[in-house]
Amino acid sequence: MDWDQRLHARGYRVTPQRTLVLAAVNDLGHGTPEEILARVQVEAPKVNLSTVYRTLEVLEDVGLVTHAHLGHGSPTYHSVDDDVHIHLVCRTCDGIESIPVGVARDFLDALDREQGFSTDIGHMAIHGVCRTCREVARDD
Amino acid sequence: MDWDQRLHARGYRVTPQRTLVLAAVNDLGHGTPEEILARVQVEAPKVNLSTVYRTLEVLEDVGLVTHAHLGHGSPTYHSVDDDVHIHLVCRTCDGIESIPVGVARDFLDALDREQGFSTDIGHMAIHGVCRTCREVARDD
DNA sequence: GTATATGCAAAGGGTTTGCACGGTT
DNA sequence: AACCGTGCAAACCCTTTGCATATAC
Repeated sequence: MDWDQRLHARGYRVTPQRTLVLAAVNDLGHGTPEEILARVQVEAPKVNLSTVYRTLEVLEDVGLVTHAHLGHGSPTYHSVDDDVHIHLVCRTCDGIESIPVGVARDFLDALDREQGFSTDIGHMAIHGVCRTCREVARDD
Repeated sequence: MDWDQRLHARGYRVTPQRTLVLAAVNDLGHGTPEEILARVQVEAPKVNLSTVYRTLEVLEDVGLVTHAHLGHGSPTYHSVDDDVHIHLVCRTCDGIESIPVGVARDFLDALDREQGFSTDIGHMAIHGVCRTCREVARDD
């Protein structure tokens, strides 16, 4: 089913703003509401931030985008076309690495088996210290 | 080393507010800045929210408390006396389960081995759907 | 034509900051 | 006595909301 049909199917209207926001997320791969707005405003300068928020909510509702919390700030919206990935955020340098979900497979299976919990591993970042910063710390 | 010595050792002063905030975190086990303030104000009604924020920052700096992000709202501060635990947050009912880190051991080892990443698994909650909500969903 | 979507501006929640006063060292 | 910590109020960032207008259906 095509993206505009997805909106229709749920009773939402297809508007230029929704088209542009979805295109922005797909182009960027991922971005915060502010970043998405900036992208949208290249073509349509009058679009408002509140429209971006409302639109992302709608697009998420119909399954065209998802969001993740990478740090203490704004969430990051992702195209659903991208593979789900785990975000590793370094406490020291604030760097972000994206890795495939494979490493977590056994862990997710265990949560399912032992807790009955179905995990959305892409939704929240995993915090810690990255290789580079650990090495720097060790050298001190 | 005792808690007041930890503060001194880092050049911080020991004040009634810091004493009360630390006691509140230890009493509550965990709590948001607002909840901690409420607890502190039972004994000292004039203490201000900004003092709680500044104090939690200091206490975290000297390693007397830690914080975790459980949802989209305020962070939760924890006593470091508590064992580190993983927070499972249900997307559907917003319920929170705390489980021991054991289940994640292999996963954390793999991140260390393969990515050089040292994970603080307690810092960010893991999102998904809990057993109860999955069963409800299945019955629909 | 009618209900939904939008832009704008204002309000809201949570957090941080500037400043003068007060308290710890 | 010197400096750090505090209370208070204002500022701040991000997000949501109310309302009148515009637009997709």
